[in-house]
Amino acid sequence: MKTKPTPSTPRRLGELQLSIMKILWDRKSANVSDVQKSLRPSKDLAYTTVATMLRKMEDKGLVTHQTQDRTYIYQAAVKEELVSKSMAGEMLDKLFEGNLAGMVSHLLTARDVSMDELDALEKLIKAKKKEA
Amino acid sequence: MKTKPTPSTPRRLGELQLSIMKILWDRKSANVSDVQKSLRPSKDLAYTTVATMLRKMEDKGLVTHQTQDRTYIYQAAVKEELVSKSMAGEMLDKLFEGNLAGMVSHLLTARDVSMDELDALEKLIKAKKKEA
DNA sequence: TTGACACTACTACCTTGTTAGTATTACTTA
DNA sequence: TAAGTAATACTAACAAGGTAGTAGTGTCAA
Repeated sequence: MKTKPTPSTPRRLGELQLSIMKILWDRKSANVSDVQKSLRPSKDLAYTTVATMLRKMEDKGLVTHQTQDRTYIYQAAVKEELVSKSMAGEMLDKLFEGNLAGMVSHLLTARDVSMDELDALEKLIKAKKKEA
Repeated sequence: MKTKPTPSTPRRLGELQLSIMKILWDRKSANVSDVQKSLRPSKDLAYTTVATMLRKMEDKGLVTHQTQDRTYIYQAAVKEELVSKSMAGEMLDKLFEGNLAGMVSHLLTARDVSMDELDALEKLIKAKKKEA
């Protein structure tokens, strides 16, 4: 018996699963071929691999499908915000004990950040402060 | 034959592995009992579970050990900065296409952030801008 | 010296993510 | 109508993380 899909908590997705979700978030809906093509050239996966992954993801409630001309049309079943938030938040908690500034500090020293991005960040902070 | 430990890229650590690394980063060195005790009460794992995990982590080059009185004394073999940076950076890339501001924006709306933290963040940004 | 204890070694098992082959079904076209 | 094609279903296998039991070995105290 298949346990009903759990739409609630998107536990950690694997790399491929995340890639697939991104594709579905982008294009609203896609069949297996679409997903497979979008996945290239980073990954050159067999058609059946993609199909299997999608079926497994449907079991977990990450995606749903409708049938059209006996082709499965898949769509994301969880919102991008939800996944991003929960994954990023989990990382923040687990890696930096919830210390956002600590995490940003790490990232600022670890990589090049454009002045534009710094500006954007600054604006964000200011807006948040005002709102508080 | 056991493939030589790869000290280089700390691929994604699991939850338990990260917890253990944190303990080792904190206390420089620890035997299995120390780690097991530090893990509680969040996790109440069997002694052998912790020992097994440590051995697996040594195989991967995450930790090393010395023998003292026939007890293994474990130490972290990768620096915290390295792991934090690579994990956080990977998340940033995979989840937000490297858009730091986007990620921070998500996190700011997703959770409560104290004024202190906002101040700290602001200072960080300012410092980074100056430095550029 | 013998028994309790502490510690490591080995092994096994489960879950989840990935990867993909084979089988089946159904539609299309020559 | 028969062959080819496209799509899904089923099954299998591997890696890694996690969990833990059992066996072996050495130490120390009574």
